[in-house]
Amino acid sequence: MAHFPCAKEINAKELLRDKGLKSTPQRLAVLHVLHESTKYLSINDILDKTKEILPNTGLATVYRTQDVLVKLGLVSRVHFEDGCHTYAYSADTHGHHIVCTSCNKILDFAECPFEEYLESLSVKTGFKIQNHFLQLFGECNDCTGSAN
Amino acid sequence: MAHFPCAKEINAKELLRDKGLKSTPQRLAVLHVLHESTKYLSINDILDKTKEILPNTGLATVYRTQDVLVKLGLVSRVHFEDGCHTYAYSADTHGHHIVCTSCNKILDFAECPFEEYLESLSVKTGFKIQNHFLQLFGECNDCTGSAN
DNA sequence: TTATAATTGAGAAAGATTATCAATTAGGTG
DNA sequence: CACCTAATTGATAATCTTTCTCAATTATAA
Repeated sequence: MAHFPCAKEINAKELLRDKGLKSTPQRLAVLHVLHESTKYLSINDILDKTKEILPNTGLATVYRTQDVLVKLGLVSRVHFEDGCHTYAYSADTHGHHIVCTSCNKILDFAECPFEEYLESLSVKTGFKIQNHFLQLFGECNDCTGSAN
Repeated sequence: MAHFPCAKEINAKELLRDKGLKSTPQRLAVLHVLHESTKYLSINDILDKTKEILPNTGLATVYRTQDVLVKLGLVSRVHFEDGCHTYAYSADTHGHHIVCTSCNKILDFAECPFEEYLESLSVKTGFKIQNHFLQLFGECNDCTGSAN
């Protein structure tokens, strides 16, 4: 059974147990990969990096693990306009991501500037808003400075 | 060549020509279907409804047409957490959607409450924000009233 | 009306995701 | 510590979803 020193992975063990799920090396390894990466990783990237820790990990397990981690609120899904999507670590339960369109870096920001609008928007639209998905695209500091 | 009386489709003809693209019955029919529908439609739903107007329409054409309409700013992509995505008519170039989680109704709202945050967020994060994707999920008036 | 390049339909191909199932394993119990 | 049981895994098949290919068609401009 692999061990990960990071507090996040230790915390994940508890979250898993609380939900009656098993704390497996594969789950911890995938989380570790996402947590460690500052860049957007495709599913295959995640698989490859997980295999560096656990060589026998299968693709299906990576997919299945995403679902589990999303349910635990540790990870959230990232969509791209071209239809691709992947997953990224979220520090906060309600985390949004900014993706750098140049280097794929992902910044996770916990603050949701949208919260305060929900009430007025509910009134205007007649919708009882339950959930929202927000994702930002831009160019990060490093890329703005150098390439351009 | 099919004719659509709606101003939106007539407008689309001009937009297409401006970009040097052809105004085909298929493109107008797909736009018509999206424009007419108040609900979220899957790609196959769009194909089926388009076939009611133009029976020989192919699936590939529906996909290709979405790209064209997105480029024209007439349609925007809708993502769902389960990975499905589809397209919905946007009245405004910068339109966001609220999806009813109960009846799939889509409300398109042109106003973007997020605009004014972009500046301060740029400063905080160091990202030069280029684009953003926002989508809301909730329960519409009709569904809140009846089912619950 | 004709010429030309863009577009289309059909089906193949490629990619992404999920399902299946036997083998393995985490975690609890005695 | 050894055993039990249900959950999990890996491998691969199956199932989508989306894109590609190419010959036939068609919108537009001359």
